[in-house]
Amino acid sequence: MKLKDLAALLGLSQTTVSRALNGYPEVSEATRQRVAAAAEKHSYRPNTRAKGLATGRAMAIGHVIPISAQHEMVNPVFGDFIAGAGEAYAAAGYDMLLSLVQDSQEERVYRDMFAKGNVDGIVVHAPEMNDPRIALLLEIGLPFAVHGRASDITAPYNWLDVNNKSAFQRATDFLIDLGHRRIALLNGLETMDFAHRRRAGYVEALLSRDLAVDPQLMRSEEMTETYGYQAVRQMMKLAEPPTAYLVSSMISAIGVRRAIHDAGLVMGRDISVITHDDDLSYLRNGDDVALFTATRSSVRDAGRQLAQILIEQISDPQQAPTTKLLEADLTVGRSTGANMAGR
Amino acid sequence: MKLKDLAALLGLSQTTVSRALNGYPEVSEATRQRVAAAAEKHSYRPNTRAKGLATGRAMAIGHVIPISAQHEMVNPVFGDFIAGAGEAYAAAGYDMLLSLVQDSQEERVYRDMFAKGNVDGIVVHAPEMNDPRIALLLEIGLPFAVHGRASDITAPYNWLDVNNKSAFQRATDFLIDLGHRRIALLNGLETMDFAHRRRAGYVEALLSRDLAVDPQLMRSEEMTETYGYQAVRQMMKLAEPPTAYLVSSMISAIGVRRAIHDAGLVMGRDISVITHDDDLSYLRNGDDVALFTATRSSVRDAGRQLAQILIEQISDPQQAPTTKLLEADLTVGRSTGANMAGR
DNA sequence: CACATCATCCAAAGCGTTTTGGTAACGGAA
DNA sequence: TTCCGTTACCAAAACGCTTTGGATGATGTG
Repeated sequence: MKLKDLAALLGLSQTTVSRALNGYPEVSEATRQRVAAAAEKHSYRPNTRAKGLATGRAMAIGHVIPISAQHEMVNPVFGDFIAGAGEAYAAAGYDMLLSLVQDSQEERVYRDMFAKGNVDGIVVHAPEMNDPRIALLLEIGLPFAVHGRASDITAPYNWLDVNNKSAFQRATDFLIDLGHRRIALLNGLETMDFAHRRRAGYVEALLSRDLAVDPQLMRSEEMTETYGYQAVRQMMKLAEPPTAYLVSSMISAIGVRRAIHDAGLVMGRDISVITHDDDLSYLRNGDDVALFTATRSSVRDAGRQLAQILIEQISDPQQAPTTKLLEADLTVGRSTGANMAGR
Repeated sequence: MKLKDLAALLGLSQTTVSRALNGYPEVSEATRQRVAAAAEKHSYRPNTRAKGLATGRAMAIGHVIPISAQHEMVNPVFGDFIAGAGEAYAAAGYDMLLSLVQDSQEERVYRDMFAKGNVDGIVVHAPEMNDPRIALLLEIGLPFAVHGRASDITAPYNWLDVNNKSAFQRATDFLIDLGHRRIALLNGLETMDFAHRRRAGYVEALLSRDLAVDPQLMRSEEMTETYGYQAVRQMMKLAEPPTAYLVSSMISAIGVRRAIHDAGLVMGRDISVITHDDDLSYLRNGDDVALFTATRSSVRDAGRQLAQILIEQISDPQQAPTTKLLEADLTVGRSTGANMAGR
């Protein structure tokens, strides 16, 4: 069923039917009703490609997910983020176009998306410190919004980020208050902007309490379960092993917990752990009592909000960029305790 | 840069330029080169919507991801599956369109996708026993491929599945051989087809060895970490608690491990655990030695293969449906051991 | 009563491609 | 020479929608 058929059926012109369906005023209320009823009855849906061609809008938003070349890892956070964004798109009538792309190909993909015109905007995932994608998108003039920020880029653009620095600063402070002096940081890849900020928060907390920053206690890798496990195993062998760990993701924290158990120690008593918790749907942080002490921020909610920001930018391109900084909750669970050795 | 501009630039007609770029024979090799060079130089990319309108093909494939209404859970497997499928699409020039949808809205979404014509085919995720979506898609005639199967549907359609039944049967056999008699099954939601098959394999193994099937030892829920934890806590309180657990996902198995530890027991010595392992990129099953004994099948690879199947179906609609049954590996790790109590 | 205004509708152009149905030039065969 | 097949190109239609620029008749106004 196409517009022409529907119009013929109703004895009206395509113009009038189109206008009736799109809410233009030049149509009598009576015919509008009649058209709506017929459209409903024959379940008419305008062809996306034709509509897009005529209007110049794709009604779709692109997500380019970078796949790390070495580990081929898909960020576990991605599913929940997409779920949040998807809600916003569904409500606004947008489709979501996904591209998973090797880092090397990214520029080409962005340029192609623009040239082929199959998206009205783009969500940038996992920005690095001085991410070339942002300059690129600003240059080609395709609306976009970033999940996170790129520290080194001063030009304004839409972003939504968790205050990673303050979150990790508070977490570190919390551990210091508990008497910990040897605190390890199991960070994500510090080429990523968020990881860089987290480290900054950690370092600043240590320095402001006159504690040494020991490179032996700092790791930066992709946040897998085995990463957490291995890092703890190795750090335990140090002359002065850490009494507390600050971990960048629940997945790695699970590996940390495993290593602690394997060593015959008890998490929260012998060794303290704080993790960042993205509030993933399949990995809730305990039920009644939080399992881990954690800095928590819902990535799903972030997806919802960022999509909203981008949609608004697209519908009003003159609008100045929106930025939003979310504060993470610091919830105290059973994985932290006073440092007895330090007493 | 549009076709018209490029043609004008070259002093050729749109027809010739279009043909040159699309590899039609009615163009001299010399001009083909010239056109290709100019297109490259000005980085011309045909507009997707216009091309789609002219050809009638969307060059896009839809993935409809159901969001479970109660828990709002996003299956953690989803990211890696999509990554695999994305590779196949990128290679074949297809885009991937994603819709996350509440179960109730599913039918509408499928019908709309067809009517709006913005996909050439659909990948069906997480099929249930007698999934209405399959009948629906067969009815409307939109090419599709299913990740999994729907037991109750006899009509032929494209699918790719892991042999869940044999995998769980072998795993159960393995535990019985180790001397276990009280084996618990922590299954996924048994409205899902895969979970149903896993249970069938488990039951069949028990019966063929003359062991009782105890409903107290069987659970069926969404596969979260806390589900695994809670289930074990509760089953441990039984008069005759299980000595082994068969778990449907790594995530839940992690919860199982936590419960075992919390009880002061050692996994692999006091209690055995076998889990299904989808080989997720951020959750590898140990490194040198497998952490869990597991039935393993790469969901990423499944994504890649299923996408390929769908692409072939689309390019040759006459073709009979393809079906592919993958056997899972049974890798022995450190989470299983002989049942001492039984000796 | 003549004229402007308004409400309601329509024919046709346009969006950027592909594809249909040609034409012109050339070489070779009869 | 004439005719035919082939090669290399082109103008215009088509895809299904929106939007421009009227047209028509009814209504109000001076």
